Amino acid sequence: MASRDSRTKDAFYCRKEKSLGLLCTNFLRLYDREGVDSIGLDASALQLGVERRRIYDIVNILEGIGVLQKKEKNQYTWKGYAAISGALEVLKTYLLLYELKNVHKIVSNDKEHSLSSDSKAECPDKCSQSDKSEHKREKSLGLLTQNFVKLFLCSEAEIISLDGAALALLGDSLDRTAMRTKIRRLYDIANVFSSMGLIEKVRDPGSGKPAFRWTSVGRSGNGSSIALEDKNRKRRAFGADITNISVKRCNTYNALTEQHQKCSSKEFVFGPFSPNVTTVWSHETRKDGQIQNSDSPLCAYQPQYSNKAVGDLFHHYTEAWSSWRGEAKEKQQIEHASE
DNA sequence: CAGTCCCGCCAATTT
DNA sequence: AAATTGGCGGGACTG
Repeated sequence: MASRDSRTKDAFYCRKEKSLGLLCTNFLRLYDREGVDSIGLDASALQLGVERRRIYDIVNILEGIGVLQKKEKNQYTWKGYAAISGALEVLKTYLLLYELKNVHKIVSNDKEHSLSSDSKAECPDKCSQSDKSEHKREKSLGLLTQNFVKLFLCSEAEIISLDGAALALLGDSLDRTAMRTKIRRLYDIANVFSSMGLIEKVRDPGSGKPAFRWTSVGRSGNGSSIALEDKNRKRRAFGADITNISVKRCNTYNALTEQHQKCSSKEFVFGPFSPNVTTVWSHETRKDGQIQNSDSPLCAYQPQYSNKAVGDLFHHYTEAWSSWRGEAKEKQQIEHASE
């Protein structure tokens, strides 16, 4: 490329300007507008003046949140911020379903091990071909992104440190190297999430160490208007009421189906049945019952997953959820008082 | 020094 | 074989 130099670390080098977060902001700003539908990676890299590699980072993370969806080689479809709530619902749904699964295992006194753990020294030669692609998916930034979000969805701790997240997402691997790598990735994700205003860096009251908190962007009372730089761009519709969730299936989240989802860790354990469900954005959204547009904003083309059993199961959990919520609320208030 | 996290090598996948 | 994707982690940058 005869483009600008890139490694001449002149005196005018500013690391901040090269951050993934800023890149993400620019990326979003570039596409969050009327008429945008398709996104070409080449064009993006060119527009933003960055290496293609970086675009992959952005794109993979955003896809995990539903903002984008891969259409074909080199091409993504812009779904917008509005798709986030839908994606989160899906994630939440899976979380619920898998919690149950784990409950069974736990009840039946099963050792059961972590979620999405990697476990490299596993099956020496037992890895079937089909598991190969799955294995890769396991390490993907996209999946990590979703699991990271899940941590916020299910953990009682509203404050999560990357170390804690890495620990939780890593199973019991005490592998320093793996840990470091995982944390590097989490930083990437945290940066784009921060730039989108989804999370916010805070100080852990106790340890004083840095951590992140899922912001109550959107509804939820007085939203901390951290949102996007250009605030009232598009109106994000967080505040999906669980009662509205319809169990649907989407390829994007298929991988989750294959994994044991359980959020266990030393720091923020959350028993499958413990009332630790924090409700960041889910709550009686009756305030402005505009919430959902009749149908799913996500995977509209996907076939319905009409499984009665799942439906019932889900209904059951929906109630349990709201029940827990009450308790969780109390807890929160107590904590709130100490601020 | 402890957090951060940019950068790009190069392996895995797709075309 | 060529082009895409995208793990991964060395080590530079911050505060």
